[in-house]
Amino acid sequence: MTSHFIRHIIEQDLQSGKHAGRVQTRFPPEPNGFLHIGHAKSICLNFGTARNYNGRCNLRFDDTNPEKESQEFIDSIKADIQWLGFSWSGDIRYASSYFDALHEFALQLIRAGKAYVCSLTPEQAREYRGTLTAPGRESPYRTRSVEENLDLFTRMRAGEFPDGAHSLRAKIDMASPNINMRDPVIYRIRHVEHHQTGSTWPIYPMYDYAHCISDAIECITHSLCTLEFEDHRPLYDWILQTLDKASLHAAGDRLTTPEAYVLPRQIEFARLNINYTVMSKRKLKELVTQGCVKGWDDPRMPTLSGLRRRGYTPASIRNFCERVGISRSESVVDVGMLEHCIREDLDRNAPRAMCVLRPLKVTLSNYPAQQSETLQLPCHPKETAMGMRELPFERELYIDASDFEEVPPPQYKRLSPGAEVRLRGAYVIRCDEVRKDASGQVVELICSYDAATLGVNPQGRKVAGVIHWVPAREALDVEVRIYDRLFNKENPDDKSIGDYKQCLNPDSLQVLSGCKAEPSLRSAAPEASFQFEREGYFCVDRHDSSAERLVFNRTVTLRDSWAKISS
RNA sequence: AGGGGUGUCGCCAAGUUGGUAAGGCACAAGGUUUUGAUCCUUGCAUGCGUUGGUUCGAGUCCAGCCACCCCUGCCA
Repeated sequence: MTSHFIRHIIEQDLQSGKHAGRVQTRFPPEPNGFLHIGHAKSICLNFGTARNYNGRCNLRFDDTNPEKESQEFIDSIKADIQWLGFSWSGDIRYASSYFDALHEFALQLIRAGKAYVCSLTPEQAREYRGTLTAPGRESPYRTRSVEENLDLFTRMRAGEFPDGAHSLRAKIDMASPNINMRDPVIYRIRHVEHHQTGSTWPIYPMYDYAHCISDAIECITHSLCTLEFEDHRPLYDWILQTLDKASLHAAGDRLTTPEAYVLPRQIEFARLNINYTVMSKRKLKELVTQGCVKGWDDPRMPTLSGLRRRGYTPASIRNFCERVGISRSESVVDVGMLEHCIREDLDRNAPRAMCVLRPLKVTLSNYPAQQSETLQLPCHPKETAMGMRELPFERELYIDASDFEEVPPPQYKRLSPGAEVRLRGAYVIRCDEVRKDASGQVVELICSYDAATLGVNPQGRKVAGVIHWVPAREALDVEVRIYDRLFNKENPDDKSIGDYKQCLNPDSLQVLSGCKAEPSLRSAAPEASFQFEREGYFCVDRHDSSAERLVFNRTVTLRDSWAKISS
């Protein structure tokens, strides 16, 4: 566990007894899109912190803006969190289930003269708000009496007014240098169906108002959010401090006695950025709706469902979040870090197999056509507990076209005319003849095998190269999808690019059909990961693969030092 | 221009009350290897945005600059 400032704060609080040893966090997504790896950072932080300090972490849907939200997103978010390996404490929470309490607290603010119904149009309100450098002006409705405010708010709630006709505003300070404090709107009129509350409410609370109270209701001790909410913290504190503490306690979970009840503290941390991708929900949604990718779970997407389909494991993502750390400096993490994490996981846990992506036929001239033998290969070079698999060996095989060069470059260790190479787990072969078609394309190699080299190295000569292969007759025809980064610029958001879609990588998906996989893969289950030796890690596509037609997604390549040497 | 933040190795990121720069990724060089994979070893900031100051001593304290990020939704 790496140390970070939030842990320091929590440990201080634990030591001072601020919350009587209690740690209560929450993960509060708005159900308006799919979760991405940036959310994973927050999930790991919130759930991980609770786990670490023997505390609790709630899942709360921040559903105060029904227009953009849906049950579909709620379902996907729940599934993604569980897939990542976390479980929330108790029942799922919804800000919408606090609508009654929120409404009650609004009445309290009005009675205390701390909130008023404003009838400025949105355009007027913007004008009254002032600018970054100039103070705002007070709304002419700011001085309405408590009675009038109560009456108007009651009628807002009753649905008497059309959208936008009035709003409820907190009465704070129109001259504040912090624009969030210039009498922020806390309730707006919206005659729309809510996915949880139906048509019960024609008014909906704003985030700033609902979030802090929801935290207080759930007795959250540390409310962790991203940096852009920093300026909202004074408002978060103002609302909670302006409300009657005893009624806040009474309206909530009452996890403490009224005396021991402590208001939650908002703490901000930097959001996750990764190069060669975008992380904003708006842009991810756009990629989906404009057909730049095939869906929220397209394996090129940084969504959790996309990473899952790509073959990333929950453990690898958790590990990545741990390594990236938590700080307040905005940073851009190299994708290489993510790739390292999945390679580390899969190297240890994925069984090995052979699959030839670009088949080139090899005929062993000295291996009788009727002959065949069954070789035993370990499923993992180190984890012997993973057992063995069987692989037929016969006269006709396939190797990868890239493992043969007619004129080998310097230091080349693969097959070339007259050269020897080891077939992984089998014999050493020598290339005797190259057969080409009319266009000069190499279509077949005639080789001879050394029968004395199964499991032993040949005497008196060194065979450095090892290549993968599959038996031609028993090989499975499979489809392999090769993914590359979605964007070809480190920072697609860079202003100099204009629109981020300008730098979409046209080669981010390459579909290879007619790949030849070893027969042991026949029964591979959806989502199962394998290392295709010398190629990379691949998983069975959880949607498109079937027993009749296996489809593999390349999760990530193996590290390739030869690629560096040869280029 | 007002407010709020951030600046430690190419990328992340630790740095207790000031005491003489963790770790990971990447990269480089060796070694092992029937995956040019893995694994192992070694290397990789006299420097902590910058300029001054305080101090025996500063990434850590003070002051001034500079750069970048966020804030003018009845979005979250």
